[in-house]
Amino acid sequence: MRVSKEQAAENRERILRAAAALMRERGISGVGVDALTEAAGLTHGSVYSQFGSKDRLAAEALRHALASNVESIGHAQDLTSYVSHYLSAGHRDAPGQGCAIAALGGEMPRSSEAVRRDFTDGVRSMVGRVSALIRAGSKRRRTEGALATVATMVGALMLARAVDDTELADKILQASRKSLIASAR
Amino acid sequence: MRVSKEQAAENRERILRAAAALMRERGISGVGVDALTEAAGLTHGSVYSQFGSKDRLAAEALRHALASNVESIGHAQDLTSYVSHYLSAGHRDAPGQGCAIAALGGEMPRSSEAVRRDFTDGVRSMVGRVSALIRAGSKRRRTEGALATVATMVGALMLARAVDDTELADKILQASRKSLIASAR
DNA sequence: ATTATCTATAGATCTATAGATAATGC
DNA sequence: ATTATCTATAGATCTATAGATAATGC
Repeated sequence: MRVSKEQAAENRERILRAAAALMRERGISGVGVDALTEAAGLTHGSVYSQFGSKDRLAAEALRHALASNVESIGHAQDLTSYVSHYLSAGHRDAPGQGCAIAALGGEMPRSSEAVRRDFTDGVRSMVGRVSALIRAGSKRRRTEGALATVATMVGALMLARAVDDTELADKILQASRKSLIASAR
Repeated sequence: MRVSKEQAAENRERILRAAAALMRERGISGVGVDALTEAAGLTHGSVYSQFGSKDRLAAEALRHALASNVESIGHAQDLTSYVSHYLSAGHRDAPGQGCAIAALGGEMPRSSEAVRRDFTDGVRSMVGRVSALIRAGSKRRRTEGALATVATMVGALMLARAVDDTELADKILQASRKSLIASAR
């Protein structure tokens, strides 16, 4: 059953959206092509006609997810409000729509070259955006500050999701917010 | 072929050691029972007679790995030397012998209750140990500082391993070390 | 004629179990 | 007699491919 060009393009978008969400929720290797296409209302064959392989879909879905993450920093007025949003219970509880770096970082050492390259680009973008929100110091100092800030943000979010105790998770987020906001002034 | 009690106990230890290393390297779901037992010189059947299931082995291997991590903080003289060791290229390049929290944190949201409980205990231990290395402030403030410090350490190590560019990885480690050591005084 | 999708299936791989084996340890 | 280990295998699941189908778009 062939479909129109428009329909095919829309199907492609749906697979991408489903993959971007499900891969952040369950990990790239934790979700099968079957589950991805079922979520998009198609059968698994369509991944191979649209993307060629699961890995090519994964790379594109990761770029997709990273782009919307980076865009969300663009909306932030200052570092404090960005950090508060990133280290919130809402972000912790919505991994499928959240930061792909925190959601998929642990899997990168075992991912394909293409996927890792896209991930690394995403890290650089995030560091660049955060350093732009830092006011004081030379460019070099701001980049250094941004690298450490990103490490704290990603680590805190990952730990808050990993731990099985909501109270502890909240404390991790709160303490990290406090530390980053204090060092921002 | 039955073996002696001592031999069986030694085989059990070997499986545990192999699992603690391989699971940190490839993730719990990324390594099969076959690979674990082959590394220990046995066949996969022995996991089921010794541990009952892959998940019970995973939980025990995680406790094993976490205990040696926490022990390594015990050896640290002060926070600066501990952080320097944790955020080193050597630690980054030896995930199989390193911190289980950074290696397996990303997988926890999809892990069994038993595994997550052990992981959470490990996080609490690490935070407790780090707070003991913080000199200044009330107990509450030291715990808060330790929570943020652990987030930065775990995040930086995870990112340094995730990224496909060694130079960037080095910068992440260095900037995070610098930030933590500066705030320690 | 082209092509997006579906169906069926190949070939791996993974966890777990059942039964056989053979040596231990009472 | 007990039991740690091995062998064989069941039953899932996963990625990928081949061929059929049927509608598009030239």
